[in-house]
Order: sequence, then structure tokens, then C-alpha cells
Amino acid sequence: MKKQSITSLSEQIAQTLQAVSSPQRIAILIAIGHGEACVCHLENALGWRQAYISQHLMALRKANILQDRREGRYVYYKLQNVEILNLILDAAALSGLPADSISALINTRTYPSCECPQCSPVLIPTSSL
Amino acid sequence: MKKQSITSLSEQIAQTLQAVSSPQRIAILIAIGHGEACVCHLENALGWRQAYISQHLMALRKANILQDRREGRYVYYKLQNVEILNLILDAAALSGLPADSISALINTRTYPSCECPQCSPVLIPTSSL
DNA sequence: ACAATATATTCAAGATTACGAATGTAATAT
DNA sequence: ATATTACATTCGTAATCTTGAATATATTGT
Repeated sequence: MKKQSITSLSEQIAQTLQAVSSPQRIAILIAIGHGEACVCHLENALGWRQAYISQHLMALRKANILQDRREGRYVYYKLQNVEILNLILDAAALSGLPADSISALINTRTYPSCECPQCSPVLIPTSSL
Repeated sequence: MKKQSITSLSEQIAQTLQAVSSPQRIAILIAIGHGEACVCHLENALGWRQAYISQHLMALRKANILQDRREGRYVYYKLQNVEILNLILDAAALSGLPADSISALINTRTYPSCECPQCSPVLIPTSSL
């Protein structure tokens, strides 16, 4: 294990943080939460266009924050490391947001084997978007 | 306390994260650590030009991550909330960095009443930069 | 009042990122 | 083979961020 400079360590940390520091990607991570989601779930949950979501998913994949798994024509995404949710919660706290304003929204269900797009109830009530 | 949408919550969180997600600002936060530092301390510790540091300090101040206090011609900066260091450590862990690679660098001393720029020993050994 | 020191702000050019549009690819169904 | 569905990638422009240079402000000393 090499000794690294502050500069290079900071760069590595910043890379991870940059990937998360976008409202859209935070919303995606919250929508995935502890579960596993295919793109169409996210389309429904967030109400955005598919290509747009895919672009953000790509950024999160590149940063090793998400992992993907293909099953038939569906691709399922889940968090590489659930600790990322704590990071988001910590950031929320540092932003002065009440403790449960975010945690209440984090998806806790493992999504059902997908029969999308009518994939069971909407995860995040559209009224809260 | 109003009920907020995921979108607006994510935006608030992203604002905080964006402020931290720059290698330079992470280095600054590590250099300040649990202590209090004036700009010239940071100039010495990081080896950057004053105006450059000041610009990043401004960004961190605007995001309510740093607080400043003027004493004579010196302005001292410290963390608004030390929890930000845990966030950085968490991000380091998520980036695959060994647990103590960062924590070992975090400044733990309260800087001496400044007689800058010969302000006592260098905080971060230049060899590590 | 003037000079010197410590820090802050403004400005602009270049670099990076965001996002829509279009297109590409992989898997399944017919 | 072709069509369809689910998802990914590329590309171009607009917006944002970075960073150096110049300048401004605040405080202290003379």
C-alpha cells in the first residue's frame, strides 16, 4: 500500500463526492435505497425520460457507486455499498435538514421481480416530487 | 416544518455536497480539521496562492461549512460542524481508501494565536503534498 | 494621512459538466 | 429475419465551474 499525497487522496475522495453531488443522482440513490431497481422503475418513480436516467446511472456506475446486473431485457441497479446512504443522510444533516426528512423516503423494499412498467405501487408518491 | 419534495431536498443536499466535492476544498477542510486556521496558515500548509485559497474559503463559507472570525488583520476559519470530517472520511472509505489514510492527516491541533507566517510547525508536511 | 499586511472580490478565458436529441445495442417475441 | 422492448451511448450546445490576474477592502503601524 503506497503512501499517497493529500492532493491525490483529496482527488480520489472528490471523484466519489462529485458523482453524488447532483440532485438527480441523489434522488436516484434514494429511490434505489436498499432495494434493487430496473431503469423503468426509476422512470416511474422519478418521472424522467429514460435516456436522462441512464446517463446519471452511467455516472454512478463509473464512480463505483452502483452495480448493475442484467436479467433478460431488464437491468437491475443496486448500491455497491449501502454506506452511501449514510453519507447522504449526513450531508442532509449538515444541510440543516431534519433527521427523518430523507430517511423516510429511502426505499426499503427489494423491488419485486419486475413485470414493469406496472411494477407494483409507486415507490415515491408523485405528490412528494 | 414544511413537507418538502424529494427534488428540493435533493437540491439542498447536493448544494452541500457540491461545496465539498473539490479536491482543493477537501484539502482545506483536512488542513483546518479540528482546529482554527487563518489564511496564511493555509497558504503555508497547502502552498497555494492567497487569492486562490480565499476563493475556495468563500465557497465553503457560502455553503455554511466554514465559519470565520476576524481578529485584527487575521481571519480565522473553523468548521461550522465537525461532522463534515466524518463525511469526508466516509467518502474516503467509499472511494476504497484505507481507513486511516485520511484521518492521520486531519489537523487536530488548535492553531496557536497566530504570529504568521512563521506560525509554528507546518501542519501538513510538504512532503505529503 | 500613508504604507504595509492580511484577506476578499471581481473579471474573463478556458475547462468541465448538464441535458436534450438522436441513435445504437441487447434480449425477447413473432 | 424482423419487430419490439429495455436500456446505453454519442453528440452538440448551453450553462456552470475553475483559476489566474488584477483590484479592492480592512486593519494596524508610523
